[in-house]
Amino acid sequence: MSTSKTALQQLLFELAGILPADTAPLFSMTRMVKLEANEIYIREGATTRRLAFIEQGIMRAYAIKTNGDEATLFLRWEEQFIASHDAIIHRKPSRFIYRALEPVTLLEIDYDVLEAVLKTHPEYEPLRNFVLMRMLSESLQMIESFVTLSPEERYLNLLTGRFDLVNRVPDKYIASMLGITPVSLSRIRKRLHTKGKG
Amino acid sequence: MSTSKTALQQLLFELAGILPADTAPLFSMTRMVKLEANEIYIREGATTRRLAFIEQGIMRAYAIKTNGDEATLFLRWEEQFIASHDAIIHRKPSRFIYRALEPVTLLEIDYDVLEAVLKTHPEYEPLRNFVLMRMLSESLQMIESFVTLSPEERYLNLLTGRFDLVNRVPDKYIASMLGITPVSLSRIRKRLHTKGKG
DNA sequence: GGCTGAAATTAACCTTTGTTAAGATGGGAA
DNA sequence: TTCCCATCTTAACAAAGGTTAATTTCAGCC
Repeated sequence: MSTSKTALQQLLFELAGILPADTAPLFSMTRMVKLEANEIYIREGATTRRLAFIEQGIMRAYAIKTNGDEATLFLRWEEQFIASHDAIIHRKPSRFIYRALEPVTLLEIDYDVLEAVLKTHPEYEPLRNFVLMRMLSESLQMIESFVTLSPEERYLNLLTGRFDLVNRVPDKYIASMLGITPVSLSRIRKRLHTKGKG
Repeated sequence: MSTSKTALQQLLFELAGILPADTAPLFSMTRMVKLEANEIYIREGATTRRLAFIEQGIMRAYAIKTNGDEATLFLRWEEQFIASHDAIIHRKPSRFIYRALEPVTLLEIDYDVLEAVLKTHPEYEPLRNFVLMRMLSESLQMIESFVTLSPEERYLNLLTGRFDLVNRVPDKYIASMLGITPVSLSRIRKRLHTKGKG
């Protein structure tokens, strides 16, 4: 059995007291997806409503700016969820692109199928709430960091909180997630370096 | 009957086909709250889990930075929801302060009570999903604006999309929500003014 | 080992923002 | 009306970020 299933089954047990044996109706509708490094999972304009649990690897969600540059909205990695939120929440074509940064393994479910399952199995409902709340919490934390911290502080924040992530992801994606350019991030790193030594 | 109740009953009907007559179990647990301008709704450190629908007025959620300054996370107004998210999602004391910018009328429910109601009346569950998704959507949109737009563009965005709001809220709160200082916002306004005339 | 291309760094220059402090503005209270 | 106080504006300077382009680094590949 996949690691993801075990992790999610444990979550279901903790949230709703559902035993692994009783999760078949849900997991029979899921599907393992493997992506190569750099492969696109959801492309701009896609209307598919996908929700996925990341078993292995890092996913990147980004938008194309009016000038053509990419802007990374967020990165998600092992044990986190990723969802085509434009399509799921507003039923509109995705303005964002979801792409694997490394070889990625996902446990995927179609959101429409999930809704159908939840209709007949409302006991899984706590899982949906959990996912939504976790995404909301992470989003609010990002907003908080944008209004309370300088770019340099945001980078330090990442370094202390998610050192592993910073090491696995090219700086240019980290930079755009922090709302700055790669050049500026490079200067910040230099500044911190000399500060640390002086 | 309050405007909020009517609005929420209509929402429940649209989302779940629930008739206004069948909403008593939910609305009997709600309570109207009136706040004066500048009055605090939820203070820093509070553990109360509150969810409220704004009938009238504007609420501001803000954090106190390490240097003592305030940083506005977001503003919410008529027909929107506000929630003590630290307490609700993580059961921890609120790092944020929720305060009325104008005289405010809220329709409030304790989140623990709501959970109890949802246990016995799962037919209201779509309402919780709706609220969570709407908050998530708004949050992601803010993150998007931080990574794709400059402060000037973010301000223009607000002006075109929420002109009424910008007019009702002191500039300093708008500025901090945009991640900049009031001085900088003033300069942006000046710049736009001369651009518009030139 | 040497080549290649993407990523990161550095440099130079310009624009924007932060900071601090001094005016200007304007609404509400006495 | 006048005073008061918070808000907004302006100014001057320092610090930081954006842009462009050249250079360096380095992992992957021949």
